[in-house]
Amino acid sequence: MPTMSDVARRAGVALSTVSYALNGTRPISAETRERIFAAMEELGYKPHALARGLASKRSRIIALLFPTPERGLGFTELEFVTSAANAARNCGYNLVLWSSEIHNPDEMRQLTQQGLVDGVIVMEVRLEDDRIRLLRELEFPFSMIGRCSDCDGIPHVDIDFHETVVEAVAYLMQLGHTRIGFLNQSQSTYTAGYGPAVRTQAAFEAVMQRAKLQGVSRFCRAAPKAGYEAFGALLAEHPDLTALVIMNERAVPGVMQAIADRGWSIPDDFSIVSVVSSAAAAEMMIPPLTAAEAMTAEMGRLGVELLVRQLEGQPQDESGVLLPCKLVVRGSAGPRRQTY
Amino acid sequence: MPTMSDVARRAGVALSTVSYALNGTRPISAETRERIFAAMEELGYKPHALARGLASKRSRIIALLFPTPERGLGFTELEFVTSAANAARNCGYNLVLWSSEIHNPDEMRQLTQQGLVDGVIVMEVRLEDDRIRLLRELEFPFSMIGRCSDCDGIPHVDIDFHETVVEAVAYLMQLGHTRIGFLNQSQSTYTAGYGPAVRTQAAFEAVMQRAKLQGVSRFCRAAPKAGYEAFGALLAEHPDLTALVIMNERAVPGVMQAIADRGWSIPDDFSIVSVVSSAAAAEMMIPPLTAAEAMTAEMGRLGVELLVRQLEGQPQDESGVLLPCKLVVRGSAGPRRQTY
DNA sequence: CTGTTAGCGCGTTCAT
DNA sequence: ATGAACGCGCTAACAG
Repeated sequence: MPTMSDVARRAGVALSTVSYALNGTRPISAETRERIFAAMEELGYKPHALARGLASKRSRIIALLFPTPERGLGFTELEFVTSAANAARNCGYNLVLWSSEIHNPDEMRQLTQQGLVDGVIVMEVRLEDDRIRLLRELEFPFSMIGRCSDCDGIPHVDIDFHETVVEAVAYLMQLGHTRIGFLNQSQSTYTAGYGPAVRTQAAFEAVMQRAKLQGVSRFCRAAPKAGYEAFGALLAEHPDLTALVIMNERAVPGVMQAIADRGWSIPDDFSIVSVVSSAAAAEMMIPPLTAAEAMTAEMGRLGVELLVRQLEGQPQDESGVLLPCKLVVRGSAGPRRQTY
Repeated sequence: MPTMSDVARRAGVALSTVSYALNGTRPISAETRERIFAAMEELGYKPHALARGLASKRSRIIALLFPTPERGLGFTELEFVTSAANAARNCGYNLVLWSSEIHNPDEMRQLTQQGLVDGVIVMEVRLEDDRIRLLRELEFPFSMIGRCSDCDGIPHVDIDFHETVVEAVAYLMQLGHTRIGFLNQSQSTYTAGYGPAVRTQAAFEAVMQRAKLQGVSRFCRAAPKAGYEAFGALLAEHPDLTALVIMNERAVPGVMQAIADRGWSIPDDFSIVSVVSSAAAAEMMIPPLTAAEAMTAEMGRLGVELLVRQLEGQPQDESGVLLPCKLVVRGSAGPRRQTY
């Protein structure tokens, strides 16, 4: 494995000149640069990442903090990870996966203090999140995919849950629905202050109220069975429901089964819009779901770009980005059945 | 950020003594060790990962090479990633994600020569895989989740596709089915020499032949629509089919739709067994799928453990591990309909 | 525009 | 059982 001094010797220059040529940190005459790069080529030289990091105090490694949530990882999270990995590579960074089992302050301290990573991207952020508090306190660079309640000045990208719910409900209303329900994630997720659960709930209530409609909603664990039961309960209380907004991919099959068991068909007798869903999951249902899909690729990319910008001291045009989901019309929502 | 010499000074010992105490590389009197660890504690000292790596020539970082396959990433891949991340952490390693867009030798060279990672875990291995060839040639430590055709001496963990198919078919036969079809992944995946596609195909043909039954099979892109069409084509040619083994999660909904459109119901009129499937996907179908599920958590863990063992020069009891899928009976396969 | 040199924080071989 | 000193490969002053 050739080192920089090998290259320097072969090119007949000082070691530092090679360094400067490599980093462009200082002007080098075209001619010597030629020689240097030629030498690197001939020797098959690759800069040593660790040595570079040690000397420059910048590892060019960032970490993705991704806990394993109660509801299980889904396509959406997977896409965050892959797009973040690609984005990091494009920015010249390496991405390490830090799968913290829970919100553990000690592990975070370890991570940030061992000098391995320049910054971290936090996923699955709660409204009140110890990890965020700790990172701020340590003044450790980070960005969030998601957001906490007080996120002033913290670079983040998150779904615009309000807008997403507004659009989903508007779409259903436009189809004539007025009795619309909302199926959220689990009660415990909500209680834990998990952003998506809290924000969509609030948004749904707000939008229904503004429309002077009664909005009924329910929590539901991330499992088909739970979806089945939740739907039954919801309809027992509100038999006039004709449509449901669901933010719970794993519960959807149960809901659909419950609908079928009533002898109804989708979307003729009942409409469903899945929100904050992945295209993959939506397309796996029969009929395929009309869904508000998160722009996962953009979000993953932005998560790392916001962090990198911060690390490189570039101007932050804006610290927070909110992206509404994109409504993709498929086959699970239709005009309200005319019952009279 | 305190360094080792800070600790040494505070403990009243030499810097090297701190190092030895930390690594246990050499006997230290209990008393001075006490002092040293106390000093570390008081100062909040954490060893600097890069410096340690530079000096020891071992970064304690490994990479997970995970390409984005044509068929899209699924739950199975996601679980490999998360379990690998956890396993790495348990072994005291960091896991970097290297999402190579394609099988690119240059990027691999870059990765391996920049001294950042001690070894790599390769996913989505093809029978003939340039990445594997390159790694061998560079004598760079690696392990595989999956395997290539000549994998003598290369640590790997893979699904026992043969056994998996044998069990799935046996299960169907036991239910009385004799006309059994197989729905594989796409033709192009097969042609590219992607292990799972090739090995299950061979296994299916072998097992059917051994049972003196006609085995009909078909390739299918990873999309519901493709599944729908493939099922139609399969039944047009072989109207007597009563059961199908499918290794194509994303095509399943289409197949089920096609079955429903014939007025058939699952499993009364037609049986399905999904192989090399994830529990998550199986449970999302209606009815939930009887499926042979890959032991993803074990595989991810073994992938890193095999690599780490190699890196630490530990004895390899066996270089290759083959894990059959676990058949989980749910609701998509039943006794053959009695037509006479 | 280029060269010289002092670290970055730690592992490890010598001595003692 | 402990210390001193060198080097890992590179960056970034400082000095021309």
